[in-house]
Amino acid sequence: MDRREAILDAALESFDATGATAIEEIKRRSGASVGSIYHHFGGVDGVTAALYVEILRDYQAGVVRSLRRAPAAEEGVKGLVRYHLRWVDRNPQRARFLLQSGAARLAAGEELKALNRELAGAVAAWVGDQPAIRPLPAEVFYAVLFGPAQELSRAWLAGRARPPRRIADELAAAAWRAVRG
Amino acid sequence: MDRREAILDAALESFDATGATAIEEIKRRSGASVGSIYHHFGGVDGVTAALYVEILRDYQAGVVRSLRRAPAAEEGVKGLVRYHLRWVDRNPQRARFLLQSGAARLAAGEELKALNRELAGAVAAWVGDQPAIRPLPAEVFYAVLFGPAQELSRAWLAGRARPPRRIADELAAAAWRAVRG
Amino acid sequence: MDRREAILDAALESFDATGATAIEEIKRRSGASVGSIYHHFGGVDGVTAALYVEILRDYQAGVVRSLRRAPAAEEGVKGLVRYHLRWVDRNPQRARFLLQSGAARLAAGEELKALNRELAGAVAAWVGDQPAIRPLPAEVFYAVLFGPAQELSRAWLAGRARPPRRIADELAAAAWRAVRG
Amino acid sequence: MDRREAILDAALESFDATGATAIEEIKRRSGASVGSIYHHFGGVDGVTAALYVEILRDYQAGVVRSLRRAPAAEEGVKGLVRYHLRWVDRNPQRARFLLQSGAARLAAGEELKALNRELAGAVAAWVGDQPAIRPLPAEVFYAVLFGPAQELSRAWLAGRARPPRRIADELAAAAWRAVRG
DNA sequence: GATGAATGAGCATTCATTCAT
DNA sequence: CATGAATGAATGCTCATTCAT
Repeated sequence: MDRREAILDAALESFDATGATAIEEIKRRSGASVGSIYHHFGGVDGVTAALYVEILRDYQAGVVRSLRRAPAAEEGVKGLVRYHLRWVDRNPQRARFLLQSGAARLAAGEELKALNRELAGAVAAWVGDQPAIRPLPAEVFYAVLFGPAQELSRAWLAGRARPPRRIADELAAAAWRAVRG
Repeated sequence: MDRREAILDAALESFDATGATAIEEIKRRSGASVGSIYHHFGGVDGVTAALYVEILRDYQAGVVRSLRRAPAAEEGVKGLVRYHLRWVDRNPQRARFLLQSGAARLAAGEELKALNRELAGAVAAWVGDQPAIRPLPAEVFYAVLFGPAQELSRAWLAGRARPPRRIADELAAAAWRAVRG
Repeated sequence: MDRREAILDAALESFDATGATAIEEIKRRSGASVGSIYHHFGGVDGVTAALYVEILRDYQAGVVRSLRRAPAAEEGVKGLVRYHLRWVDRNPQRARFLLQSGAARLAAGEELKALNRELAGAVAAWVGDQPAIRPLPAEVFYAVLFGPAQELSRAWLAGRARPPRRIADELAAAAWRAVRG
Repeated sequence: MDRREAILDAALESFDATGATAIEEIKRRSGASVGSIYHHFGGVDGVTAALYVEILRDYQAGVVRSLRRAPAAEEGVKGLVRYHLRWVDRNPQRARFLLQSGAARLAAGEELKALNRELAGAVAAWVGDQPAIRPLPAEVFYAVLFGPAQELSRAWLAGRARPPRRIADELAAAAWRAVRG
């Protein structure tokens, strides 16, 4: 296995198991030496930043794919909610990292902004073509669309709710009610 | 000012300024000695737990007040969303602590569960009396009601969105659309 | 023995023995814990800065005493050179630290400047009263007076010359020849 | 530019900018790979030793030239002081390295001793031909001659004095007063 | 001659906690 | 109730060096 990849995997596992990404733990789990970690990532922050970006990129790619597949408004909106919940359901470790590692988000910095800008553009373009969707400020649209799913994802990941896939239909329907014209 | 209160204030300010609640920082900001902090709270976790509970209690009291004031479904739902956003808007430091301090939430433990159970009961009782509200699984109802406001609160607290009060009406209306029968 | 003093002594010994002041070494030699060192000095730089200031203060106090004892120009100038060499001869560890620890000098910062200003004032006042001394820019006066002794001190401390006390008379006489009117 | 030379330049710049010669820094500034640096110099100590010797050789060559040009005692002595100050003034980075890099001096080892022996011989031969110069122990002669200039050079290089060229005449005159018969 | 991945000892620093006064 | 000295485990980081390609 590639060293870089092994280090990122180790960081994710470490975060999932201990809630933190101590270098000692990454070292132990990846088999890499301290120096090697620094060689590739420049430090612990570099590791978490790279991991954050990698995961976010994977998640966002699915959002874009989901939009491409859905020409109609209702199906598009419901599809986005379902994709979100399915992704969380299938990638609980990754989702937990994305939602709970504030430090990694911070470390991701500029690259994170760029990714978000790109996604925002793609979504805005799609929404612009859907007259059936109520015109809402972008931030409100996002919040109404993903907010409930996000809250439930957090609750599930923290062990406080049923698996998100069980309620995907309910949430998809509610999201559609909230944003349709 | 009371010593206990001074220590809690110092912990909140410390968290807001540095993202952490190191005892040295609490000491510096409160003027209390290390020993004194231990005397009153038994340790750092004790401080953050007490702070978490105090803040949550304050927030939840407002939710209950909001429900008491609102006999009608639509006004009740919209009122809850508005109260949430107003509270965050007026208590950004407290809100940030509640949303971002995972360690404190953990430390709050049993007391936190009790508070949440109590609130859940109050809300459930109120919803049970409102036939105009669509029957939804409790967790879905919460998520749809508060999820969007919560996401926007997070975004604002992280400096990524407009003040929540500006969009309170939009979100209140969307929440009502999502949960009405 | 006082902890603070023990730590400073350990730092000096460590520097003398290894050319550095690693915290591990200070710990070992002083018997203090890491935390204790930080409690008292805030870090390794704090230790070296405090040590530098303490030593410099001791050296400078002797310079001032030497001036007070010498009303006449020739005796005063020669006395300064002799005092310098005697101090180095009797405090080789301290002298080495003063001359070789660039990091400590840096860390001493403002306090160092204040000390030097004070001494400069005392010397300037004394020189101002001595018409037998050739009027020279202050920096040139210092350099001519102490420079040779300093170079020989460095050489001796590095093991490259005879003990400075052996040549004190020669250097004192040369200094007087260089600065008399 | 030659690789070897590029590495030495990078080491000097690195020392001047950061006070140290970390291999990573040398790599960055020279464009050479770690392996290449090892190939040419055998290690970091090899780089600094080579740099030290190169610089010292350059400085000493000027001293010898200065002596060859000066048959008379007074002119010779004053010329040496002036050359020293001029060289420092024109080569501040090199001078700083020579005066402040204790590690490099150590690494230079035997080669350094040989160079110093050679220069000492040349100077001794010249002084032996000058009856106008007071007979002094060699170390005292050196100290009196170069000590003041050296102290001022250190002060200037550390930002604590005027450029040495401004006071060259004063120091040259003082040196002559101190060593003439 | 050149490259860069990998290593691991060494080092400074943070931090919660204990306890004698 | 209050103080602050003392502890030591945990953690991130720097750096010279080795070596396969």
